[in-house]
Amino acid sequence: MGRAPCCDKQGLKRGPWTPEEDEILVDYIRKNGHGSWRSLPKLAGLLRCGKSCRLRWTNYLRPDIKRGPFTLEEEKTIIQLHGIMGNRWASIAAQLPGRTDNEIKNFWNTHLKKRFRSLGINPHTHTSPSSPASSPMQKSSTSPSTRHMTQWESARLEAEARLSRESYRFGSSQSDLPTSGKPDSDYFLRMWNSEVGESFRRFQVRETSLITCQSPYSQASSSTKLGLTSGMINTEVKKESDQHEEIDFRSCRSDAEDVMAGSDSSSSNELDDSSDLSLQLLLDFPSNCDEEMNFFQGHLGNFSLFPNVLTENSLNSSL
DNA sequence: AATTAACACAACCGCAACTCA
DNA sequence: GTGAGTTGCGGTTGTGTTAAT
Repeated sequence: MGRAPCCDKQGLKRGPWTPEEDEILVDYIRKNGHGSWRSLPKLAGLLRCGKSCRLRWTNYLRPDIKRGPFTLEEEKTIIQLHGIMGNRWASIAAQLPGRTDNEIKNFWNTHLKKRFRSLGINPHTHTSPSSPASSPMQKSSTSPSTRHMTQWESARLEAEARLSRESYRFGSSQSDLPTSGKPDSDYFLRMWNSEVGESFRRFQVRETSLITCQSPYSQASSSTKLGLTSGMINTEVKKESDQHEEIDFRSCRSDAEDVMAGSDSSSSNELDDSSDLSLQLLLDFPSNCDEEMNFFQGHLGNFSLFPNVLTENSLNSSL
């Protein structure tokens, strides 16, 4: 089949959109809907390709787009979902109303990725480069953060394998999945929007209310046990603690955090600082990981992330 | 004041998936 | 079932802005 010619091959305009072009596009879509993106530019009188129009509309002109900086809550959600789903920006964006995949991708690449690296964590795998431990020393020093991310990564791989396996088994007509039949029938997203996600949010509120009257660090750890609370905890900690408490809190931080503190001092404005702390809290995880992961199994209802049928062997065979 | 570097984000490209005749 | 056409997605690049020298 012949690939649709690029804009430049048709002598169409490229580069930044002018306010006039924006107005034409918005007016046209308001009156007629976008219909076929390919025919839209001609019908609207724009010298752009349909692809460019679609991108401009979905990433910038759409009326429901939320502008402004990401909130700590959104940031936390992005980190958590990225840990689960990887670079599935569209799926992540679907969980953040008003945010576009492009915006989230840019935010990840310019802010969060950098912060991961400064913490010595691989932003792709959410794991420390030193894991898996190859020596007793390394093994004993495996950080809670690493264990946390390893757990999440395992969970992600298992669910992906399961999704593939079940997609194969049921084809595209399974009643179990959303009727759209689109790849959005992602188990993780279903989980995120299910009782489990709800439980996450409930625990988050409760734990955050506790943290304001107890030791910040110990509370943060118990809170992040559920993989949550970074932004809210941080906000509360910031509010409640004076300079002295802040230092005490930081003295408990890991070596990786020290690297972060040292290497990123140039950008240590209030927001960045608090966000770094948020990230660390989010990544932190207590040593009894099995318990945390059991949390899932107890809250999944008729959806199980770790079905009994999915043993390590079946996982391997399904991949 | 001029230049350079770093940053943020809009826009483009190419591929894969999807739809439909 | 097949292939042309269309759409959506993720990676990458380009451009404007701000900060540093």
